[in-house]
This record gives sequence, C-alpha cells and structure tokens, in this order.
Amino acid sequence: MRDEELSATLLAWYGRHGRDLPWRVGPAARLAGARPDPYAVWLSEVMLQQTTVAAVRDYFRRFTALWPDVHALAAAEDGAVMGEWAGLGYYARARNLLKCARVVSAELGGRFPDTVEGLRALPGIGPYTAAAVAAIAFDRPATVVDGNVERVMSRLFLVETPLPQAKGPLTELAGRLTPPVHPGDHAQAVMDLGATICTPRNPACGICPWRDPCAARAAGVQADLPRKAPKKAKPVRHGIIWVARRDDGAWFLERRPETGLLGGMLGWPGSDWVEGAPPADPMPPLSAGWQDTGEEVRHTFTHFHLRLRLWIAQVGPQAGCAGDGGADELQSGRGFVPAGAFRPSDLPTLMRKAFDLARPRLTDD
DNA sequence: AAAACGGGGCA
DNA sequence: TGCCCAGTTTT
Repeated sequence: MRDEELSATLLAWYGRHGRDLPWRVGPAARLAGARPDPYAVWLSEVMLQQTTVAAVRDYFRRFTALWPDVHALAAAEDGAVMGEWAGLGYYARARNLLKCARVVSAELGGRFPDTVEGLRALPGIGPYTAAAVAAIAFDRPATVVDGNVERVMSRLFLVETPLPQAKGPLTELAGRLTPPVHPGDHAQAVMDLGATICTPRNPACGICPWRDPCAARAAGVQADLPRKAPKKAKPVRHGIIWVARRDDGAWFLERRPETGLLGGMLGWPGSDWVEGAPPADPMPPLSAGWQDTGEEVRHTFTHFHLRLRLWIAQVGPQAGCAGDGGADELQSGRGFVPAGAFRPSDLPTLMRKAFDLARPRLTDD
C-alpha cells in the first residue's frame, strides 16, 4: 500500500474513533475551522510526557481552571504550581513548565512559536513536544515520534532492530507517512492507534485499520515488536524519614532543592539514601523524642527501589515558633507548617506514603 | 551515548 | 515482580 493510502485509511479511522479529550477541539468545532489553543496543546503535551492519558486528564482540567492562559500560569507562585503537579511525577517538567510560561509571557507576548525550531528552544520542549505542538496547534507538517509511533511503525514495517538503535529508521518511516494536509490530525491518529489498538501487549489487530498492510501481523510477530535493548536491574537504597508534628498540629516539612530527585517539591526531612544497609547513626533534623515506628515506606523510582524507615515525633508547643508559615511560604529549607496551611495533596507520592503511615500515630490535641 | 528523572496500571 | 507509557535534560 502506498504511503498516501496508508495515511488516508488512518485519517478515516481517526474521524470515526478518535478520542474525545479535554485538550482537543470537538469534531463540530473543527469542521467550523476552529484550531486548538496552543497553550492547551503545549500544557497537555508536557503533561503527557511519559505519562498516560488517564493520569493526565484531571491534572489538565485543574491547571486550566486555575490558570486559563499562559500569562496566568507565568504569574503563579512556584509552590502553587509544584503543589498542583504533585503526584504526576517527573517534577523537572513542572519547573520547566513555569520557566517556559514565563519566557512566552514576558518575551513573546504570550504567543507560542509556530515552528519546530522556535518551540524546541523553549525549556522543557524537546523533539517530541516541539513537533506535537507545531503539528496540532499550528498545522505544520512535523513528524511526531513517541513511544506509540515507534511501536506502530516497527510493526507496520516489520522493523526488528532493537530500540534505541531503531529510533532513526522509525522516525524516517513515520516521516514518510506524514501528510501535507491535516498533519496534526495524522499525528494524533497514529498515537490514538498505538494507545487503543496497537497496544504493547495483545494488540487488537482484528479491528485495526492497518490490519492488511501490517507486515508484523503478516509474519505473526506483532506482539514481539518493537524489540528493546535489555535494561539494568534496579538496586535497593535504604534510608530514614522523619515526620514530626507539634502539639498545635503543625507539621515539620522541608522544601527540597530545585535540582535532583523530587526537586522543588515539599517533603519530610530524611537521611541520605544508600545502597546496602540503612544508615547506622542518623542525625534527626531537630531534637525531639523520636520514635522508631518499625514501619517502612516503600517506593520505586525510575532507576532504584527505595525503603525508608519511618521515625516520628510529637513535639512541644515551643518548638520552631519563629518563621511559621504556610507551605507556600516555605520557600526553601525546613520549618513547621500549620495544619490549616498544609495540603497533603501537595506532596509527591513517596512523601504522601510516609504521611499516610505517620498521621494516625500523631495527634493534634 | 548513557544516566537521571515518577508514578500508576497491567499481565 | 517487570514492563510500559503522548520524553527532556544533564553528564
């Protein structure tokens, strides 16, 4: 089948089965010539980096409700944005999101660049997001390559070279299929196909618009593609985490450094995380009647497993009287945050797990 | 070129 | 458990 036929077949399928998503323009509006808001496209695409649609949906709605345009987001407090991002992961995305919004707002008059090169120069926008925004928001014939596209192309054209080696050839194949008209719809169509039909396991070839031309299907190896280079095993790291609550209910929290793991996020003080045995003589963050709960907070990151021994303390009213403030006021360093100013939803998942384990053991009387 | 960087859903 | 996901940045 020719490339033009493949694109046409896919676009017809997309017209019938494309998903209705909060950041998409509905079919009726699209027929009337409406284009999606570049701000909404950019925001959704950043959220969708290494993240599933199901996880993104509600975050996208909350962000656009709080910050309807790029100027509003640019004017937001860092802590407010990090708090709303909590639980979505890859927190460097949120920091770069803010940086990018502030550049677009202050230096570009609130208008996103309409070319791949212009977009690519902004913080947090790499090859994928630049192509996605250019194609979807500005109708540029950019080739969008994500995990879905790689999988679909590897199957359609029976590419047996393992990733990441195959990245180049797969991008080249995807580029040949990119049509000059409606490239944004085409890009979303390939990704929708990968997300709903051409899935990693048990692809639904029976209802696939590319069932007939699919070379991997003909060879019966579709479920084995794309091949991937073997990955390293995850080591286990150990450490201690300290959760303290004052008698007036305030929590002892810290704002993590901008760079590194969970950068810029709210959390509980802790020891270093080391491979092998837990730290022998940990130094608590403040002097108090610390108590070993015997419980462990378990969490897995991209490249290691983590086990943190949970210590808790109930401390007197005199502790840390100076400088008390809300979580947003906790710009950096550590301090007591009044219960009324602390939202557990501002915590990344690891810290939330520790909180859920500690809370029933600490009173606010 | 390789490593760092989350979290949840699924088999 | 291990694998996967609408990747980008840093080293």
